[in-house]
Amino acid sequence: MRITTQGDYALKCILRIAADGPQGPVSISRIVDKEGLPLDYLEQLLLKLRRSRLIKSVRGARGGYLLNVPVASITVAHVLRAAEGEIFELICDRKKKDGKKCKGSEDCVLKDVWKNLKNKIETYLGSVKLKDLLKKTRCTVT
Amino acid sequence: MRITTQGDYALKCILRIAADGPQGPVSISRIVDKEGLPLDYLEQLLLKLRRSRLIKSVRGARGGYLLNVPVASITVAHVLRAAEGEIFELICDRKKKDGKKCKGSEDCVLKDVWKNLKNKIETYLGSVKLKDLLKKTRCTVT
DNA sequence: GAATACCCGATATTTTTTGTCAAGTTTAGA
DNA sequence: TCTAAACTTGACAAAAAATATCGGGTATTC
Ligand code: FES
Ligand code: FES
Repeated sequence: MRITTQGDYALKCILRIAADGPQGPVSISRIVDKEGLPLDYLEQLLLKLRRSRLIKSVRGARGGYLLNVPVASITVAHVLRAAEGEIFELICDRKKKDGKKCKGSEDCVLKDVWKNLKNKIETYLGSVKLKDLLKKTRCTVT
Repeated sequence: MRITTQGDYALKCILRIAADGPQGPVSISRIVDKEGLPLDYLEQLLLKLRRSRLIKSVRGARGGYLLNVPVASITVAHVLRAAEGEIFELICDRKKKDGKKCKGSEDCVLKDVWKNLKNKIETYLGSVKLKDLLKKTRCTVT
């Protein structure tokens, strides 16, 4: 189980946008310079962030990205959901090779474990605000 | 983010072994019959469970698997760790394409988020005991 | 109109997960 | 002792997901 680079990169992008946005739109190439991540890949991630309305874009020369909502209202959960889809997917909902799946019974004790886990993960990540992350130091990738 | 079938299947296997073990060693084919999972794949998972000493095997005709430790002492975390390796891997510890990695600084606020999340996940899964799961109903795969 | 920079669908590569195979060893029981 | 049941193990194959790249497009500034 792990956070994928999509979520990680998306978070780094939006933190950079939140940090530098006040000085004007933040371009992808600026993010690439500061964070050292693959440009074409970030483009896709930023598109997802925009489509989920967390950021907005300014096209044309001197364009870039800006937050679309107050930084205080964005949580890590919001960003991960935008970049990765559901934060924690229940394995019970996935189809296996031959179309088999967990029988949908609602009183399965294993499913309860996964549901509780999902709940705990989402509660925690929903409690971490970008605003708080901005205050403290963050590493670079080298 | 999700639990893989490895963890899911391993848990189903060990629950079956815990449930039927008292009547003698539980063979893979018995597990396959009851749970409807791929035999050759389970073989690998059971090997991992044995190597991590959660179960033991009885070879030869009428052989199979038995728990190697009291059922009360096994948690979901134990089983997942045996089957999947680390339950939650910090992305900060993974290498990227060109050998890049998070600079190992210990005061990175993002890394703190992931560490807290890891901690919460492991604490919860470490609190769920097989013994308790056995008491309640569990679904079948169809 | 030239340069900057986002838009977006398609495709390619790599890694991980999932599943399969085959040849071997051990043991119970006839 | 012979045979069938059942675990052991490493290697291999297939499928899915994650990661990355490309190319032609559009909008905006200067
Ligand atoms: S519903 Fe998925 S394991 Fe029971
Ligand atoms: S150490 Fe990984 S994001 Fe900072």
